[in-house]
Amino acid sequence: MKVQLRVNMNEALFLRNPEETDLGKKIIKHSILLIHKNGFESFTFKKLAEESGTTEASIYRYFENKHRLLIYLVAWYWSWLEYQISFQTNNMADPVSRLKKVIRLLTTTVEDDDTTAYVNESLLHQIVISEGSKSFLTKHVGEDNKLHFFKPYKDLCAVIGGMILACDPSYKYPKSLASTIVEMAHFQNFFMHNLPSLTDFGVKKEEKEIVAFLNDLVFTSLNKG
Amino acid sequence: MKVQLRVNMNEALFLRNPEETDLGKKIIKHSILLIHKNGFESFTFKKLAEESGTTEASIYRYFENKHRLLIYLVAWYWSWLEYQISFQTNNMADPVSRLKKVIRLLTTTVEDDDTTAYVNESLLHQIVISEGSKSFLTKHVGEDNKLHFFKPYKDLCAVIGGMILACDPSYKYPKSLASTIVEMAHFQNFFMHNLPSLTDFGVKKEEKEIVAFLNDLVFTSLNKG
DNA sequence: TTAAAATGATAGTAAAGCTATCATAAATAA
DNA sequence: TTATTTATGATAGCTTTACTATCATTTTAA
Repeated sequence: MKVQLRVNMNEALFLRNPEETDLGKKIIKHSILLIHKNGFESFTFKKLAEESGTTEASIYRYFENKHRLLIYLVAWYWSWLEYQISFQTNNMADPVSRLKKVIRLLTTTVEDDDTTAYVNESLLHQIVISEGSKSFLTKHVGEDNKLHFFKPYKDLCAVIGGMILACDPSYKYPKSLASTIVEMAHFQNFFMHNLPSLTDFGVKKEEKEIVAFLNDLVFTSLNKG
Repeated sequence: MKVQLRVNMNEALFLRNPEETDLGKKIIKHSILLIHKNGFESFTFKKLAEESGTTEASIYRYFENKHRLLIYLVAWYWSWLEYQISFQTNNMADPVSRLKKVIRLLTTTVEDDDTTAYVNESLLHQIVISEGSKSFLTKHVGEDNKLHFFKPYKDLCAVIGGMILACDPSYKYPKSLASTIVEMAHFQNFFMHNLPSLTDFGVKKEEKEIVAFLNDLVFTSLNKG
């Protein structure tokens, strides 16, 4: 059985839906390759046009600017990950195992998902680690938020917050703990690889150490170690 | 008694030391005002020159580019904060009270410090919250790290890591917990004001709620609630 | 008081970040 | 099938950003 997974994106994020045309899919595909390779700062629509075999003008027909494209990619990732989480924790009865599974899914390297042909989830995961925060750390975060650009991220955190309460209904900070888990899953990864003295994982540099740290952090808070 | 505080900065961060000239101090002062007002993305040396009453060329004599200036400001802030912490926790015998004090200093609004004439610490604190991560979330983080640009941040985290161990010598993740505290002190603040559904502080929006969350997070982990 | 250093004034260049126009190709509706 | 809308390509151009260079002038230090 071959299924094709399609992520429903906020229409305000694009001018023309990139999922509906060959060119649009090429733009998404090569934007991931290019941002992963050179970073978001040196990423331009001109370079993307060359890589995608099209013109700058054509890219502007899909996305207003490169920041919107970044938000699109990050939002796509969070939507996809929420789906992965719901799929992989489906029917898990024990809330503690379920939350542990989520921490593992958030923290460990993502394999490329063949059900989404033009998105390399593994590279996108690394982009979200290094560039994801830039999608909201702007002066226009308020307006972007009004347009619901961060809904996938907020939905995911809400789901995790619910799982936290399922483990400990009396816990007072489920939302903040959820956003802490998500942010730290990524920041500790970035630090481990780039500023290792900020972590306790500098020697082995293994993701499962981050998982152990987050498990310890979360489940001592929830009194369910 | 009037003391003047001077932060010793890494010489590789600038071409000419801004602390040694009137123009240099003006550049620092107005860069803080301008980045605070319009954000780092729309901040340019041309605008900064106009605000500082000088020319673009003169600014380039102090800083190679605007990213270096951002790193300078952020590094200055962490150095200054580490000094504040050492000053304000000096002679505190109890490691738990000391760590709690540090969490409060990290999290709550900073008052402008008159011993540093041309730096508005309160505005700089807000810049570090919204723009600080951009100083290291780049493709050249490795080279910048080799030049020790992030030493003040790492030193501060190391100090906090030591305080964590003083509370609980058997705790396994002092460095990661330290960087988690520092990052979350800022991210939860940013979320509270801009994406409040990611926190549990959206109603009252008070910094002391973040302090309470971090205290809970840290001291349940350290078994010293 | 003279030389060195810092700043100002001005110019210029390459690239980034767009917008506009028109021709052509492909899809679709009449 | 033909007409027509729609998508893309090709090209041009404009403003701003991010620098670099030069030379005159002012300030400072020996």
